[in-house]
Amino acid sequence: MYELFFQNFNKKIPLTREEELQVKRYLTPKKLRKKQYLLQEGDICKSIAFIEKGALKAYSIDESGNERIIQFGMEGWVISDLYSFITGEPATYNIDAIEDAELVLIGKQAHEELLQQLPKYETFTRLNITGAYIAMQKRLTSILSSSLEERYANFIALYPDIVQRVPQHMIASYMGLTPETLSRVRQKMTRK
Amino acid sequence: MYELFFQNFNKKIPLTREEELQVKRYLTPKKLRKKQYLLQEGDICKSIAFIEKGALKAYSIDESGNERIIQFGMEGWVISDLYSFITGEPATYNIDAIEDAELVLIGKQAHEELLQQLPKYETFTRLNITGAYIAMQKRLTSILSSSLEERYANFIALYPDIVQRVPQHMIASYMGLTPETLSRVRQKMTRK
DNA sequence: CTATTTCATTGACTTTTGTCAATACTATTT
DNA sequence: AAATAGTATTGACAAAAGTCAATGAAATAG
Repeated sequence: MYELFFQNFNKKIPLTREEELQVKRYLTPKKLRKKQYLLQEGDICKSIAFIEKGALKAYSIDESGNERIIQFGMEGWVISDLYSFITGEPATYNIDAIEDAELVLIGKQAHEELLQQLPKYETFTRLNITGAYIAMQKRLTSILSSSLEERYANFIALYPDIVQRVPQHMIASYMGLTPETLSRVRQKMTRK
Repeated sequence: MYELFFQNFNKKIPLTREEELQVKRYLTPKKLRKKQYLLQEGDICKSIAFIEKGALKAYSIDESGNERIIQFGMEGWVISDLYSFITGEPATYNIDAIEDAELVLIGKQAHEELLQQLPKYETFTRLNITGAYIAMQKRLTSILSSSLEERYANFIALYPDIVQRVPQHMIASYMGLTPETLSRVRQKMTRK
């Protein structure tokens, strides 16, 4: 249990056996079935979820009732409504499972105590958020300056596993497109 | 000198006088005139810049040669090509001054030593990047799910100072629009 | 195994946004 | 003061993306 979590942690910052046990005391496992919610808009986000297995999505609902996927989460990724988690304000995103999933939860209090007690945990957190920031900035840059073909090709190159495991209309939503438009982009690309 | 920098730092994490002096030794002041580069695409980004005064923009150039503004930086903000700074790879962004600016630079080595030496600096860094992440996520959500009118109204509400100080075509670029389209969005809004 | 929901594609049409060109106004430079 | 560069707006038209509807295929549930 928590194999992938500690594998990731140790890859960034090696922990002693004792430190692992110390961290482990703050973790809670959670399983989700496909389509189950981890978080619903309006609720307070009380934990950060590390994904051991499965796939999730974080999304908001626009005025026409369409899902707008803000983030996918696959094995080894972290998913959360960080805004709600940090501020204690109601969540603006929904998070649910695209596939049956196994999660490792870190509650808010656990998170704060770990930050206090274990400098390596703060470093781990800092590195994670920095990586997430850089990735999101690349995504934003690509939205602002690339053609749809380039963006989709880029998505495939970056996340081949997501392309395999997730329906295309969700990728369209992640890209800010309708499913029809993504279908046409693909058609155009395969004709080349 | 460095007033705003330490004001911000202390607001997040109070420093003792000694700690302030310790941090100060790692800082370098820098002035930029309007239109001067802080960083050019292809160079290695060797420092993070805290803005004491003035306005800057970080942008990439798309295939048609247009600026795509990925970030504005005003007083109290931090600006950098974090990807290049962290990895040591060539920068993908240009950063230049929209107005004459006064900066506080933290070089890469200074950054790393401070992280080692002063836990409060790591916490400061973590809080900064977390805030930047949340802000960028909101921007992305707004791009994915809101109309242009809503996005522009939101921008005005969030950054009234930028609207005052920066030409509209730059705001258009930041929003991923042509200047003409933003002009028409504004026209539509004022007619209401 | 069958029925049903989900998914991807395609076509016809509409709406949105971009492109190009012209104009006018402002700020800056010489 | 005149010349220049930068800025915002508007119009006519083109291109891109969305909408709606129909179809068929694949996945899932009963």
